[in-house]
Amino acid sequence: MRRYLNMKDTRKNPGQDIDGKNYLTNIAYDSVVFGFAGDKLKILLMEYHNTKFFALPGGFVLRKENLNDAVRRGLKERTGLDNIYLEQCYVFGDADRNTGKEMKKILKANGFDVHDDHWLLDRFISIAYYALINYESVVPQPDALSDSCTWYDADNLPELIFGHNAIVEKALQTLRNNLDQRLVGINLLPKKFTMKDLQQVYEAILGKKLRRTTFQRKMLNLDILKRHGKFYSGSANKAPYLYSFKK
Amino acid sequence: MRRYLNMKDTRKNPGQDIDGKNYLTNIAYDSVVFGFAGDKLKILLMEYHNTKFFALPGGFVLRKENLNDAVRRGLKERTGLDNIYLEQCYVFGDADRNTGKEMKKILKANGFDVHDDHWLLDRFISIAYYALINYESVVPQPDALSDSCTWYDADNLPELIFGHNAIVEKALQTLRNNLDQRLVGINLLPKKFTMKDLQQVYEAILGKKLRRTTFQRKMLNLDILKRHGKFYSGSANKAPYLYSFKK
DNA sequence: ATATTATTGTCTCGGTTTGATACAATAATA
DNA sequence: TATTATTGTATCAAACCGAGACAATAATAT
Repeated sequence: MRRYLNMKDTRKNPGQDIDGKNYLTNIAYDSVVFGFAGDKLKILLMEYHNTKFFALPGGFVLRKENLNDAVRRGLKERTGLDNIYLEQCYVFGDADRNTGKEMKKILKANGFDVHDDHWLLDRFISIAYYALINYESVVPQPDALSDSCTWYDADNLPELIFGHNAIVEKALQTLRNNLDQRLVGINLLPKKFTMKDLQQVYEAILGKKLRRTTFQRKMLNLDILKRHGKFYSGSANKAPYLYSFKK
Repeated sequence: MRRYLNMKDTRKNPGQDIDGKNYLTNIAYDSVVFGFAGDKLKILLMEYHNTKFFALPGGFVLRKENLNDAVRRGLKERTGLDNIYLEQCYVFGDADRNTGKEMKKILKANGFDVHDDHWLLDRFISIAYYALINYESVVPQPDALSDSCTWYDADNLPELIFGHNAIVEKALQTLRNNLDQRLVGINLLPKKFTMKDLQQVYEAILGKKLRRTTFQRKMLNLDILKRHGKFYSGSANKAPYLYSFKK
C-alpha cells in the first residue's frame, strides 16, 4: 500500500489531504511488478524513509478515474512506461488487515503527524495487480515518502508490511496459471532472446527446472517464434539462435 | 448490484440509511450464482418491483466485515446455504459504470425518493464473484425491493441493468478456465450422479458437445470418482452406474 | 419367451504429445 | 588440431486423445 505521491501537487499528498476527498475511500491497489534479469525473477519494492519498511508500490483511485487507469498512472510514475502488461490478481478484503499502525509510523517518519481518524489509517480493501515489464528498459523511481524503488529477487524478498508478502504469493500463483495461455515471455524479455533465456523465464516463474529438449521442441511447435541470426556470446561453445515473438 | 435488504432492520435499508455509514463507501459486490438442472446451466437473477429491471444479486460490505464474509452473508439470505463454493472473478472499476440512473428508478418504485447526492447513486467499484450451488437444495428468496429471485438459463438471459451482462460473461470465462483444475462438478451436482450428468455439466459450461467415450475415459482415469450401484431410470436401455466424488 | 431399441461401458486403432536419451554440430580455447 | 561446453535435432517408448466399433443390458413390443 505504498502510495504514489507528487510533492508538487499537495492534493495528492496523503498527509495534507485531510479528508482524502480526492480519492475513493477505503479502496487501494497494490501492484506486483515482475521483471527478469540474469536467471532471476525480480519484483519492484519501495523502501520508506527512516523506517526499514518495505512494501509493494500501490496507490489510490481518483474519484473520476477508472480503476485500471489509476494503476497505470502509478506504474508510469515508478517506471516511466506507458503500455504495461497488467492483470488483476485478487482482492484482499479482510477487515483486520490492520495497515493503520504501520501507515502512521511512515507518515510520522516523513513529518506528518496525523490524527487517529485520518483517512489513511482507516480500513482499506486492496485490489492486487501484477505487471510484467522489460527489466532493462526501466530505471525505477522512488516517490516523496520513500528512499528507493528497486528490484529484489522474487525468491528472496525481505519481509513486507501491510501483509504484502501474501499479495506477492498470490500474484506468483496467478502468473503461473497464466503462463501457458498468455505468452508471458513476450513482456519480460527483450525483443530478441535465446531459447535458453525463454526457458529461464519459465523456470523462474514455475520455480522448477524444465527439460531442455522438451521445452525447445514445445516452443518451436507452438509456431509463435521467429528465428533470426546467431548470438555469439564469446563463450567456447555453439552459438544459439536468437528468436523474437511473431506479431 | 441488487442489494440484500432486510426490512426489519432499517440500518440495512439503503433508502433510509442516508449517509450509508454502515457500509464501506464506493464498494459493492455482485455474485453470479450458477446452478445446473436438466441439461442447462442456470443463473440466479433478481427482478425489481414495478420496473422490469433484472440484475445479479449483490450487496455492500459492512465497516467491520470481511469482503468474503459480506458475499457469503448475501448468498445465505438468497439461498439459505452456508458453505457455498465461492470464487472471486474480476473487479469492475470503470468510472462511467453509471448505475445511478437505474438505481434511482428502483428506489422511487419502492417509495424512496432520494436526493441526487445519496450514497447509493454515487460511483461504485464492483467486485464480482461466482458461486456454484446444488440447484435442488435451494429455494431462492427475493428481498424487500424485489419481486423475485429465480433461476434463468445461462444461455438465454434477459438484458440486465448495471452492466451485469458483462459480469456474467466474465464469470463464465473464469468458470471455463477453472473447469479442469477445480472439479467444478462436485459443487453443481447432487452427491450421486451418472456419467451423463457430469458430462452435461461440462458441456453446459463449455458451451459445446463433448465426445462421450473420450469424456468417460478421461474422468475414470482421473481416479476421482467412486462407483456405486446402478441407476434404473425406467427407460428401455442399459442402466448407468451412479458415481460420487472421492473425498 | 423372444425380438427390438436406446443407452451404456469398454476396447481398439491411428495420430499426436511428452519424457528421456543419444548424438552430431559448433564457437572459442588450449 | 584436439578439447570442452552448449545447442539443435533425432529417436524411442509411454501416455493421451479423437474416432469408431461392439457387446451388454433395461424396458417395451411382439
